[in-house]
Amino acid sequence: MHSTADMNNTVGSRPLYKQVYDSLANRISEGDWKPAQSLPSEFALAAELGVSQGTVRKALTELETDKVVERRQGKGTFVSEHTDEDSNFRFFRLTRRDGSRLMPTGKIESIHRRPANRLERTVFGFEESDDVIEICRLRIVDDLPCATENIVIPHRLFPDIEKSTSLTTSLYPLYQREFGIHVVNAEEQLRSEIANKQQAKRLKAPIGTPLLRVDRIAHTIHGQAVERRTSRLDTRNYSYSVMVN
Amino acid sequence: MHSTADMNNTVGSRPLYKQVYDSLANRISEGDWKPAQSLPSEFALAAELGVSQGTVRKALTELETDKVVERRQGKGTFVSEHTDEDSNFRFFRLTRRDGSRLMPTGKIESIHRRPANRLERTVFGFEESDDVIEICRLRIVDDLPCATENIVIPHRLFPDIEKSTSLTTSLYPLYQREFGIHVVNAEEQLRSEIANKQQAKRLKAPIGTPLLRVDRIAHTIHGQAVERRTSRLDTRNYSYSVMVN
DNA sequence: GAGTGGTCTAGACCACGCA
DNA sequence: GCGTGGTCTAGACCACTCT
Repeated sequence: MHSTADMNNTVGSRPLYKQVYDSLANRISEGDWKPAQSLPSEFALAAELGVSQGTVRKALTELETDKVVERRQGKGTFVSEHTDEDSNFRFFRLTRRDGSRLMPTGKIESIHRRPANRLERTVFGFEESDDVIEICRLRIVDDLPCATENIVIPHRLFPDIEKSTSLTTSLYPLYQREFGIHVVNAEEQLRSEIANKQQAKRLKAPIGTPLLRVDRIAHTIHGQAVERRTSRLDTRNYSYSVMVN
Repeated sequence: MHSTADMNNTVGSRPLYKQVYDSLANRISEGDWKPAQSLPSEFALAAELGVSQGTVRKALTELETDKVVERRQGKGTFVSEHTDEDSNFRFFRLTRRDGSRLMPTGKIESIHRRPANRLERTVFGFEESDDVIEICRLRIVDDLPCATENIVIPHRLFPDIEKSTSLTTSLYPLYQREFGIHVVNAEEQLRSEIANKQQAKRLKAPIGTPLLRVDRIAHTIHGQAVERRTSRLDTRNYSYSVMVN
């Protein structure tokens, strides 16, 4: 992977610790180390890559801030595992008025394969025509629907996902576990919308109920878009929480 | 501020670099260095505080990630200045459909002083009864209203703010410049709402228009709440952008 | 006690901005 | 050419975890 030939001083080369970052990020997304497994120690990686331990440390620290790994003093460095709970915490942001988190279940309404439309080809960077999977779900809390979700993913990255039995909870743990896709961030566009007849029926809410519409594009560590999702949230009893930094 | 007496090895003491962080953060919020002014160099600070340059560096790096300072190679370390443009970029998140940023103007509808209600006393941590300033504004783009804002701030922290002449643009530059209040982050609760008669009139939109309601609490570096703001955004033509990490 | 990550130090050299 | 921050190294010691 890394040879001592491309050391520092090379004009225009990225800093060493970023090269280490890239190398480790690649090996993680290629499955060299699986979720929840530990990486070699800082010294072992340093020796293997021919750099100092401090340089490896800096790369690992950045991987930790990007939530790709978790470090535990005295134990080691572990590939972040997307559990149902923390994935829900990070990416499903509906909260009760008192700030407590919801833990919704899901109900699949439909799932089918179809050709990507133009927007999806752009988002996913398809060179030519290719298929996507579209999943329609309902998110449910206390037996009441709180959100509809339309999820679109490239078929090529998620073969046979329709046969999976765990499509009712957070999908990102499934993406990571079964398909080696690590979602690390997402950009969202929010707007306020009025429930039409179909949305109202799905959410068991009156037509005309104000809904919070969230258009999300989810990315891997490499910046690759791997999911396009439109959610419509019933915020009459819940709020969507955001921290601005 | 920092004495060499409380060096490392003290049981339960915070790491040195965090003490340095606190010390520098305090001196900045006390106005020892003003916005856009430069701090002493890493070596100068290290000598002054009796720690190594690497320790100062680590503290400065964290202050930079928290957007309290900005570092420029070859020039120095500067106290972040909240300009109208970047404050707008960070805290006013309405964008056009193509992702481009709005640069709204503001119109003051009312401004008055009154006693804090119970919620405000809790948010601002008032021990006893105290006054707040409430500002009602309209944000305008291309001569069209796009948002209403109700802004509540503690009177004690912002004396005579009603006499300021720059209440029509981003307020955080004003807070920083005139009152030494550095807003560094905010938590927001979003929900979808229907425009009532009053909101509709202010926004020149039909009654029943879906609005994105944003309840924000803004904090300083010390975690102190210094502003409570409710905005209602007309998202028929614009979206509210969020990055999820 | 052995092994891991966390803190702190000291020093070398590079890249950048400016006079 | 000097002063700044940025990178990289080497080594010491601390705090935590497990056996």
